[in-house]
Amino acid sequence: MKKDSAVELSGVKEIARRANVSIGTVDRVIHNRSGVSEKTKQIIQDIIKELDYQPNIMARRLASNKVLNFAVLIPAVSDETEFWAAPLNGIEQAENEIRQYGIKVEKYYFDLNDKQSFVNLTKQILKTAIDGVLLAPSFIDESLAFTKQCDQLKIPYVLINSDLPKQDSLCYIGPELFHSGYLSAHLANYAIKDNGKVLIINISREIDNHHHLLRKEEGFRAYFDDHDKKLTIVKDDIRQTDYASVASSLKELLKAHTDAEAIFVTNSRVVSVARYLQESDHQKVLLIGYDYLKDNLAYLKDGLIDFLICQKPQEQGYKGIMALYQNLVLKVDVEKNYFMPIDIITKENYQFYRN
Amino acid sequence: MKKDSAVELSGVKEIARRANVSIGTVDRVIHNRSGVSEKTKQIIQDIIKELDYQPNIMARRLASNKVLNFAVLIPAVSDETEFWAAPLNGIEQAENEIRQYGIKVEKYYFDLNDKQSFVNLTKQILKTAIDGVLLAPSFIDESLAFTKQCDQLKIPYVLINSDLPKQDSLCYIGPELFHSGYLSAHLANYAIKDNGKVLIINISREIDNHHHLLRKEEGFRAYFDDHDKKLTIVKDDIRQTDYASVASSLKELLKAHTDAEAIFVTNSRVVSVARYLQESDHQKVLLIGYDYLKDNLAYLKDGLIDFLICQKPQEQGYKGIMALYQNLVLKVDVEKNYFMPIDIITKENYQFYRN
DNA sequence: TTAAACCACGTGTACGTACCCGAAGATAGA
DNA sequence: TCTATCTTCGGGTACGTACACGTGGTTTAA
Repeated sequence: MKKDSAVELSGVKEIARRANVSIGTVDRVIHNRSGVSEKTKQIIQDIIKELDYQPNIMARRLASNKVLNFAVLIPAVSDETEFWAAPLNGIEQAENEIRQYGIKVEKYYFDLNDKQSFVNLTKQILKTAIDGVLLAPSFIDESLAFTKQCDQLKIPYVLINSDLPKQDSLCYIGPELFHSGYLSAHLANYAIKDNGKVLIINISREIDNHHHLLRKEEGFRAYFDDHDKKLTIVKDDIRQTDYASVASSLKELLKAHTDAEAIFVTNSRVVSVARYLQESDHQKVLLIGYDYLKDNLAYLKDGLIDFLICQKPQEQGYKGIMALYQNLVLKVDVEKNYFMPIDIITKENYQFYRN
Repeated sequence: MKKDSAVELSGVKEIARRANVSIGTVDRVIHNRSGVSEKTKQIIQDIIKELDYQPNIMARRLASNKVLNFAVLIPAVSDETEFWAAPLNGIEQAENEIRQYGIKVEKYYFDLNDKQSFVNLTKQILKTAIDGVLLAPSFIDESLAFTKQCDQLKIPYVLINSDLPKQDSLCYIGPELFHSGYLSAHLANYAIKDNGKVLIINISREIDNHHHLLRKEEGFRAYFDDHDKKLTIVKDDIRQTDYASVASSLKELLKAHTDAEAIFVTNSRVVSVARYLQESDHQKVLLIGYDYLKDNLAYLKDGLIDFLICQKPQEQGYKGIMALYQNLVLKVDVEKNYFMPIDIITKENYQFYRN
């Protein structure tokens, strides 16, 4: 029952004692509710500042029996969008950690092939009472419409994986694409002789987030420009993403460019290139691609893929939820732009990597 | 006052209701204190299992007014040991996060040049009442003596940065050295022609943790063995770490090996090598070293250092404290060995790196 | 002058758990 | 049979905060 008197006690009770008021009044000031005279309000606020009062979060969440509802709107995971399994994983991890604090996370998955599914889900979300949103804005215009409504309803939202320019989001968490391409070029450069040749391969359907791939390509090219490297860059777009189609495209491409020393694949479909190289028994080329996925790792291990660039997709989901939590529960400011590190994964370090 | 009846209520109260006992009795079972008959104990335990009861951590910490004391014993930060600023930073970050939960962290800094300072601090720590220890076991025998006493007192301890073999620690958090050397070799290899030459440089005083550097060197050499690479590896130990001494050693070394294509420096003192290369206007060599430190980054930016290997020192501190917290407060099992990822930092990605 | 309205503030209960005290009931010894 | 002791359990208070309600005092209107 006794508290060590040496313990510096803060808390509303101490504030109330010093201000000669009841804790009720202090409470009113803290939540600036009405019903307190300017004078006592000032006194209390001064004391709060002096004591540097930090409310006890646990007691607060215990007492206020409120539940905060977060909505998550991200692409569904499929064979074609395996990437999104990782952010989802991170989201669920965060969910488990903060469930204790009265946070509920409702997840909505849209079809990356179906804009309408996205729109429908945004409508559905807005019908429910939510306190925060985590959004992967794959469809730009539709996302803008959604975030606009969130702004009106004063619902904070966090964007992950791709940004929406000039939006009033709480923050953006995701990759900085240009530099990942730029870095890839640096790595590729070790294999490219002067006047050598490098291939850039985009393997994606129209629907995919094309802007992403373009930025990476820009970064890749910029490196060689900046370093006055003389070389030939050949770029190919492959629009059919099934393996058979990719293989036949590659066959032609590689026949035309037998002298290519390095290949840069702008996304995780580097796996198809690796597979083709292996099956066709192609001579060794430096191969760089994206993402820490199981299939990719297999080829990394085999030495067909030299470098995988990865930007912690799982942590993107984790940080996204945590940003909402920190803002809404802890009332802390969060970084406006949280760019994920650009990690280089090789045969030698992949086993220690954490998504 | 009313709870939504749809809310599934768990909690001791519900358990007590179902078991037809008071919450006091349930409480006794949960903390398996004495004073409960076998019969009711069984009943209550069954109900706990059935409901998958998870105690409310907030209420728990609120009610039990206990304070947990953690002791941290790490090297003091100095010009020579700038590295330790990062773990310390992570420790303080963790401290801030869990202060709310009644955790107090007391930090003790020993002098890496002075074994006795380490021993004295261990004695001092053992005099106070502590619940957990975070330890950087720089001095092996002295650390073993200390951990032995911790074992006897049933105080869990976490080791960071270097491991102590076969100790009953809660966990080890730190680098896996061999593979970081192995990875470095892979990177170096891009610059080394067949029958080429590479230099390994250890710059460290006797007192430094020599074992660390050795493991890295082993990994580095192993790569070339595994890949049947024909090359010459020249190794040099520089025992005087002031710049003037290093410079004069390097001068001789590089004069004798003008054909070296790559240099691998086994720790953060790569900065001295970079500086020497710059000042002596040496031809470009691939230079690989360790740690995300300000001086190193400057040379990375200038292109004198090509790769820095880094193993998230800040996160080591953070995770170390958190491991104690998770074990002692949340009563969760923690990974026995948490090896940090082996990160590759270049001119292109350093700005996005998070320690 | 008195009731109604309003302002400023105090009080009490609740959140879910920990822990202490004491009350029944059972058991044992005389 | 009566008391002493032990076992088993219920009840109460506390942790720090949120919030509903109540209370005393002042101002306003009839």
